[in-house]
Amino acid sequence: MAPRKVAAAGDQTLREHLITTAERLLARRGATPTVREIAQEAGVATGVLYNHFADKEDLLALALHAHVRSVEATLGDPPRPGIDPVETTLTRFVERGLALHEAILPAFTALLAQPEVLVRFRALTNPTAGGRGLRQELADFLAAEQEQGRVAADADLEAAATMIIGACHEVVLPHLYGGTEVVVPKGFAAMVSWTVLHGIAHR
Amino acid sequence: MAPRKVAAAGDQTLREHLITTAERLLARRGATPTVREIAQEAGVATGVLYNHFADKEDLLALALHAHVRSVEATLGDPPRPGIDPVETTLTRFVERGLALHEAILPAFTALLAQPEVLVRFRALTNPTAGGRGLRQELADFLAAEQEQGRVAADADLEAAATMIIGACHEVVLPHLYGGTEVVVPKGFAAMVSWTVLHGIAHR
DNA sequence: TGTACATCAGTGAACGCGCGTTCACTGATGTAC
DNA sequence: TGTACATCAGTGAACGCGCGTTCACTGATGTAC
Repeated sequence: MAPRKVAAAGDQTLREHLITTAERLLARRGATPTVREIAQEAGVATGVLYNHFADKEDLLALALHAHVRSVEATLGDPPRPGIDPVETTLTRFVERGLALHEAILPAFTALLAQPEVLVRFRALTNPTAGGRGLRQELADFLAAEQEQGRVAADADLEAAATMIIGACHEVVLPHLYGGTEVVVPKGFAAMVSWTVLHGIAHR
Repeated sequence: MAPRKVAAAGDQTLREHLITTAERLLARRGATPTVREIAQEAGVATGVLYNHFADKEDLLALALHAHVRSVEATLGDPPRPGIDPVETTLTRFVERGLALHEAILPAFTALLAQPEVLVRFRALTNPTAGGRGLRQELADFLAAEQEQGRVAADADLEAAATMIIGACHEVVLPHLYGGTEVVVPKGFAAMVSWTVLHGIAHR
């Protein structure tokens, strides 16, 4: 009943402070931070991590979850269906997807080496789109547009959503494999949007 | 000038035998094999690796390269443009892409933890499509069809190729993150092909 | 108000483990005579 | 043909390092009197 003053700054608990610190280190490109790195960056002794988390995996899974949520929060609300032309809104969805993946993939990539972290991460709720995930959020949007007759009734929305989110991945992934800077081709979002709406077959 | 009889079976040199062994271990899901595991599986002492390769990274980069090439070899030649209907051929391209990514992504994923391996891997020639890479192979195919007037003249083939390869990634990736079996939705290749050709806009 | 004590979050040196790598040694093979 | 020797690919115990984790200890804080 007499806790020593915690090292955490502001009104965060030490537990929150540790998650935030791990999240920040995770977001920096490169490998998974070590417990010593996290503790040093947080300004505490390494042992303190084990007073607040079961083990390293526990802390990193929570840090990854917090990371995805905070990246999504910077994107603002998703565009709503039925207002702007489908192509305009769809372009915005692609831009959101690109931004999200560009921001979170480095952390995922670093953690792929630690399958146990991903197992624990999956046990938490999906941090994006209110638990639905980005792909479903997009599929739901397309379904709403379809109901308003602005998307073809016989279109396969699952395939379309997969292609769009996949294109976002595709732009980001090779740069992670190769270790180079992510460069999104100019006008990429608009071209994806146009292509998925109108197709490429000879007309 | 009097080499001891090598442990390698058949007509492979010991060097080739080691690469093949590392490739096999890499293809199994899970983490990167250790030098001890590779040596044991190859039936030699651990030290022998350093008689044939600069270090572990060197061996693994070569193993990854060999892995991609041998997976691609099992796919057979890519379909040729101008023969079957575009949709049929495109479907086959998607099936090829899915099969390739499903087979090679586990190895890439395991190695993402070792950036140095990927740096050395990139220094080798691109193992797919005669050095072009799958995405370019597909873009080249679309360009050939476009020249024959079977793909719209104003279509953005780069965007289309990115979306198609991206869709293949998208189907495979989440299962790797989650550690579950890869399940390709029934008719997925055909639906992607149809969607990219005709679009989803209200007609 | 002042003093002695109990609590327990935080501390960090030390432990155990697995890894990549090294290098003195082994022994099968080719060569010299 | 037979014997002594030289070569060097292969061997594997040992080394050094970095890591996650532990736990006896510290000392600031609240409580009892």
